[in-house]
Amino acid sequence: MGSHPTADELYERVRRRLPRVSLGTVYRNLDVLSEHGKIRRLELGGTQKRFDSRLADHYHVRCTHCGRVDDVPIGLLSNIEDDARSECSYHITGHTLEFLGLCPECRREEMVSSPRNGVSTESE
Amino acid sequence: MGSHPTADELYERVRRRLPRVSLGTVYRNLDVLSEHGKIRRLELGGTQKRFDSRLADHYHVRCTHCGRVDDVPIGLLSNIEDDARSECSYHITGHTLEFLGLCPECRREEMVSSPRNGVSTESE
DNA sequence: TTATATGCAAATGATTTGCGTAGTC
DNA sequence: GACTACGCAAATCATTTGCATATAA
Repeated sequence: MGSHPTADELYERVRRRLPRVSLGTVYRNLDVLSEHGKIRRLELGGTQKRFDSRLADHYHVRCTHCGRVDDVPIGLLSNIEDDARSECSYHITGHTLEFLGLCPECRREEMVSSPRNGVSTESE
Repeated sequence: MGSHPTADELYERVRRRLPRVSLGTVYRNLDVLSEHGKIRRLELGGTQKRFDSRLADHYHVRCTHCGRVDDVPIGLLSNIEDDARSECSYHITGHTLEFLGLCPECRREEMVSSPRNGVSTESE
């Protein structure tokens, strides 16, 4: 889960301290926190939303097999929004760059189950 | 909807010709088509998946207000996956660049409802 | 007549919401 | 007592699936 937990990963964590919290409360508080800019709700692909306590813009990589998300510490594409502005009629306010691939663990599984075979059994 | 329809936009379209199709069939066929590489299932943010008949890699912009998606015809970041590889331990297979903003229509609404006010009432 | 595709409805998974109540000022 | 946050359960939304039947090879 790195440090990009989903709502129910957080629910499980919080539960260990407060066994009576409800999932609804977790969602509600994540909402409040992200509306107040204390955390970020990540706009990535995948089925579950993930949350990030790191507020500064940065990029992510997502494992197409298990859904894990990690940071990718490369420099920001600082001018790319201007490039986009000149090519489309939207009022552009931001961008998201997401890399896709296999995390170290899933990569290992792939190699065990089908050595010398580059094709992945995509699941997501 | 541009040309990046969601499953149920397609369902509505298909329905006009085949009034008895079911939404399940639409989903099933979108699945088959994307597994066979005839269409692409876009890995963007937002709650509903969108589909694209354009197979070549390209980038998108998504309206944070109404969800509309359009192409952004800027050049591909051809080396950026290498940059990412040197900064993380994933086996990287691709990337997605998504711009966020307001589409022309929603932008107009914003200006009408709150002129001279840059803050948007995000809804998504 | 065998395989495949479909309709339909129920199931699933993620997230949201209504409502009544416990805790706080 | 009024407010707020919460637990709980039901509701909603997007998507998937099981199953019985229609369709095609």
